[in-house]
Amino acid sequence: MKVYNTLTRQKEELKPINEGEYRIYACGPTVYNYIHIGNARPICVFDVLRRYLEYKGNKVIFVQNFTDIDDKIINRANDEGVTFSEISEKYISEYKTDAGGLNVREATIHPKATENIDEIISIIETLIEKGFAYQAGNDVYFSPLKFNEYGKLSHQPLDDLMSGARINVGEIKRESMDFALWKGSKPGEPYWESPWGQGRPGWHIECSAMSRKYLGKTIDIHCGGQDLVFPHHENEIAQSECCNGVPFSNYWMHNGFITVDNEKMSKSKGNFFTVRDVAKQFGYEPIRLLMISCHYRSPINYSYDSLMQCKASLTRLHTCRDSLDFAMANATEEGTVSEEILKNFSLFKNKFCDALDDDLNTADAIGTLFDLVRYINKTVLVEDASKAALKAAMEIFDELTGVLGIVYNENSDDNDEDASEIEALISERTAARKEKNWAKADEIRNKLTEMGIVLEDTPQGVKWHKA
RNA sequence: GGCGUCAUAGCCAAGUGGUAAGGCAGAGGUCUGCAAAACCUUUAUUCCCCAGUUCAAAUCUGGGUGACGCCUCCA
Repeated sequence: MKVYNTLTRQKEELKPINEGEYRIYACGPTVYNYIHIGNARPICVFDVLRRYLEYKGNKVIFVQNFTDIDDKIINRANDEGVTFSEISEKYISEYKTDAGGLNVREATIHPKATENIDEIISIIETLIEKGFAYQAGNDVYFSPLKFNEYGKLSHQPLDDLMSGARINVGEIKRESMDFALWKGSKPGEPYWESPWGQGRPGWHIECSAMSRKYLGKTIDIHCGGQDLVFPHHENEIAQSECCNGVPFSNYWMHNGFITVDNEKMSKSKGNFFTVRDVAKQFGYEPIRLLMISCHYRSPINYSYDSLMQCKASLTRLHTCRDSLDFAMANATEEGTVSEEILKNFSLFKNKFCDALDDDLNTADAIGTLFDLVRYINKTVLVEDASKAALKAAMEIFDELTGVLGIVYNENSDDNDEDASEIEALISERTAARKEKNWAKADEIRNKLTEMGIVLEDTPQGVKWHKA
């Protein structure tokens, strides 16, 4: 598999440190609000990466942190008159609801910054000892000027970075581009004890600490949104490599943005939509498909139309899968799968993998998935609907959609009372149709339509599904 | 100013040297009591513009035009 590495700016063959095992760190959300559509992109994209690596037989240790202490969390807690941890715990829980809805598997480990203060302090101590960091008042700052590889990820000349840096009010650092590793606490703020007094960790240091603690000094892949390249990831590299003396991560993968009217969706611009709100309108599944419907490094413009198109595409996929189930329930012949069908399935599978092998080309892979659907619809479901062929079709369909994490049932809480009522109405309609009482049959169908039920008359009987 | 990305049908979107995937929407047809679904046919002589390289370019080079991102908290 080849992957575009931000560090080298080219596609490289992905080779893990230990054969058959990938250690991946993904920067997770700062939990002070519901996640928005833009936040959903890396979550979905790198979930596909993880699924694919596992599908290829690798072990994946996937670590995604929660930044659960931060100015924004403290501000929000103050606004609402609650503790910072009440805010962070609430939004971690809400995050998990949304991630689950998007069919994103839980990380192997979901560490929290506040649970790793010891590790953070230990790294800061080493950085001070080695002369890369210094204490100023109750703060500790890192000096990028001491690290001659600073800027290697963002490929920015140091001079340019310096000219853009600022010193905020209350900061007492030596150079404008120095960044905080530890912030002394102001009265009333949450704090932890440290060699430099009471305070809390800076933003960048937590990822260096948690990555090292759970994955080791050098990891395989570090991923996140493009806007994290600078300064966040650049700073992580500086901290970790200065502290540990070895490369921090071999590969860096960054996803592109979600835009609205062609402008980046961000909290500061206020042009964002929360996943929760969009899911209420369209469901979670179309959001996931939208996130992987084009290459992960390209921008995606969010719009009503694009979501509706994803929803329609998904209907085609679900219809195919439902038809397989329905055909299986009505199949009588055991049969065997023809060589021809097996050969074609194998071709689809190879094409699908080729696409993902090329820097996770999910758009191309989805194209192949639809080719498979057409083939199943016209060949397996029509020409050779033996149990063996249907089973083989289900397997490959589930295999490929499973890698992408699409075509899943969001609401498996269908209640049986509804179902039995629907079945009763359908039988009534079937009886009417036998008597060629079309008026009555259509009346019942309209009633079901109002209930959100779509009927399909097939030679094997009546299929129904929710609209 | 520095660094970088992108421009493919009505819409979304692959393809990066060999003659334009796939999805949505539209049109016609098959099937059906009618629908729905499915299937078949159809919808870009052409890939922002101009030059160049080549037997061959959407793909490479140069120059335009337009859009966007990072350089400051952000996925």
